[in-house]
Amino acid sequence: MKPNGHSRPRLADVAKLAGVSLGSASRAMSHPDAVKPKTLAAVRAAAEALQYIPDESGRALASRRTLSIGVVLPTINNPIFAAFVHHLQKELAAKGYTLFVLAHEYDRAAETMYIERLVRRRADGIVLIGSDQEAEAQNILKRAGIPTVVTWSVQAQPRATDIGFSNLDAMTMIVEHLAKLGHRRIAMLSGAPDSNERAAARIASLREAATRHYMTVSSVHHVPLHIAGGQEGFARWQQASDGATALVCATDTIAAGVLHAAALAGVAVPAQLSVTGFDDIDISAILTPALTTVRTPVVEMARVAAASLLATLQGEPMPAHPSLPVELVVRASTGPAPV
Amino acid sequence: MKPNGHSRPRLADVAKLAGVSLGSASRAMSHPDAVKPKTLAAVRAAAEALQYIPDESGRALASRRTLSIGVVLPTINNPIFAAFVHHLQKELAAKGYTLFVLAHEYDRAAETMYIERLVRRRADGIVLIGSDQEAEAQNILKRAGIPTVVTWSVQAQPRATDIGFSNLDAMTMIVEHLAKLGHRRIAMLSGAPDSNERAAARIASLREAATRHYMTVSSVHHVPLHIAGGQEGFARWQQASDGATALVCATDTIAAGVLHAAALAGVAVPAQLSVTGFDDIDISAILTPALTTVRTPVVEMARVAAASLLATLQGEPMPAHPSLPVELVVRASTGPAPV
DNA sequence: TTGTAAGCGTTATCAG
DNA sequence: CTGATAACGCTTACAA
Repeated sequence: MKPNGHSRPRLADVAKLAGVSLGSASRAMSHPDAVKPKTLAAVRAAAEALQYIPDESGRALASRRTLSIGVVLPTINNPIFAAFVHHLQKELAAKGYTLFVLAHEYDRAAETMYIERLVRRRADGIVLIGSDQEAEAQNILKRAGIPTVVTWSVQAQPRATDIGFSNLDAMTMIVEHLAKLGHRRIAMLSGAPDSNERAAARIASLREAATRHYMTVSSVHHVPLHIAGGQEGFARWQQASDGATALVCATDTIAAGVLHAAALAGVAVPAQLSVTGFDDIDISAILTPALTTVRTPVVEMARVAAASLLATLQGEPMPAHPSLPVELVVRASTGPAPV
Repeated sequence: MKPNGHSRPRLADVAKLAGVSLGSASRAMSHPDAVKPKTLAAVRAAAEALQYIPDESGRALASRRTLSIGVVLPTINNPIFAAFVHHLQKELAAKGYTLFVLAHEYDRAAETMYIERLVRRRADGIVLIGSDQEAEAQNILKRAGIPTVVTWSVQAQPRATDIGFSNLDAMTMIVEHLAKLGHRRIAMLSGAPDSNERAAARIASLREAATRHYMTVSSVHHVPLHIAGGQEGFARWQQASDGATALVCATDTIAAGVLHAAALAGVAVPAQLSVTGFDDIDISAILTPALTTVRTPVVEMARVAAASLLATLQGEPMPAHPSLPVELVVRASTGPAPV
């Protein structure tokens, strides 16, 4: 039936049926305005007749563009990253790119492996979360020369092209808010700083902001970044009995767990304890009590990352990215410090 | 510097340095035990020396395998699908496959376009959510002959290879639970059934289960499948004043919104109104009150989908998939019907 | 504007 | 087990 065996029709088949050369058929498909209208019509008709679907592997090899972009992130099982992927995919898909999603679950070696995988796949662009990849990953990336953009940048001196926001600004907002409410001793629940740049930055930022406002950070507990981690963290903090009147959480997921654990333990929030989050994910507004948190610019980071990557693929240099704004969202989980 | 201009080293360069033919180099890389140890060592050393990273586009074209699998889903901005992608990615990545994620946001035309995109990219396998794709999509898939697996299947007579669970079983559990608590009139909040097979199945299932238990479904409201949709739905239901004593929600995200809206409206749950969800996402256990829901087998669907797809790629026929079990999770959002 | 032909980087076939 | 050589399906100079 098909001009060749029974595999799906190739461009050569289309060309033959249209009565033009392979080259013209290719041009008709990819550069419609580089051929005569008549040729274009013939090729299109033939393609339609054969229900031709181009094979991107051939195209990718010949043109050296895969039309795919990869994102390597910690985990998609955290609403903030899911939201990021959501928006990233949306932006990229609109421009014809397909998104590879690779989650390393906070395993550095896996992250390196995934980055290498994207290089092998010849992804046109790569989106990274943070800049604390292994040296080997950095080398691979440099040698491959694939346009790469770092998001959630936390560096004090980030490369101008990195995309991020100021964790210090965010923590300062939280600290000032708590200070106004009369809190003097605060404790923190965060992710493990050694395997997570962002956790480290948030701890350091809280410390710095607290110092500036003459507040004491009575204890810092490292917990997994999910609801259960928050529950666990609350228990650990309680045992510490460090006299803190507010619990600053490095992510909303942790805070959500804390709120639940506090309720179970009979600790009234915010009457006896104020709790703050970080990210402002969807559920934060409907927790009980609603969570005071700082909104992180996820949507903007996704948009900017996509836009800059695409611009780079058009030959433009990677633009510099100013730090994106964060915003304090005051809700019901914070209140005056108990006396 | 590099044997060829300055693009990255190719396998030919490795072969030359190792003093073997291109063919042997290829075999050494892909079928290590098909070459003499000495050859293998020479090639590996050369590859190492050149920091050779294979190019998958070439491999894909020649071997007709891309080592990539695509998942086309409604949206990743719903925790249940995010969890699905999470597990799917995990399973596939472990076997060397990379996952393309395409979200159509409940747009059928977009879904078809994405499916075609995966065919063009020559994905080795495709994972679909539901079986209500456009006819064109089905054709494309059939002609392409790419192993495809349907998850979240809701058909009464599903293809044996489809993966899913019984919405009727789930709704029956909910109805029986509510019946025992004395409820007789229940209302439902669900997604729009015309653009969403699962929403339709859940509505029909609730109706059937209710009928069997001599219960009345007093009203059904269609809302977007997220928290805000639930809030909106609660308001609409209140206006209907249909006398229902329980609100059955088609997803936990909707139920979460309802719980919040009810609290704001001063409606006590479960004293004045019982609320049920569907899925058992992470947050459901920590909502106030904790949500009674039915646990949907997301992890299992992801595992089975991955396993079956991979098996098929090994040449085995796609296995039949028995319906996966659901489980009622009783928490605090349901209680005796008010008198 | 078109056809011809040479790649793109790998695998696969087939003698040796 | 190895080496030559022909694909794989498409793009892209280059000439006409």
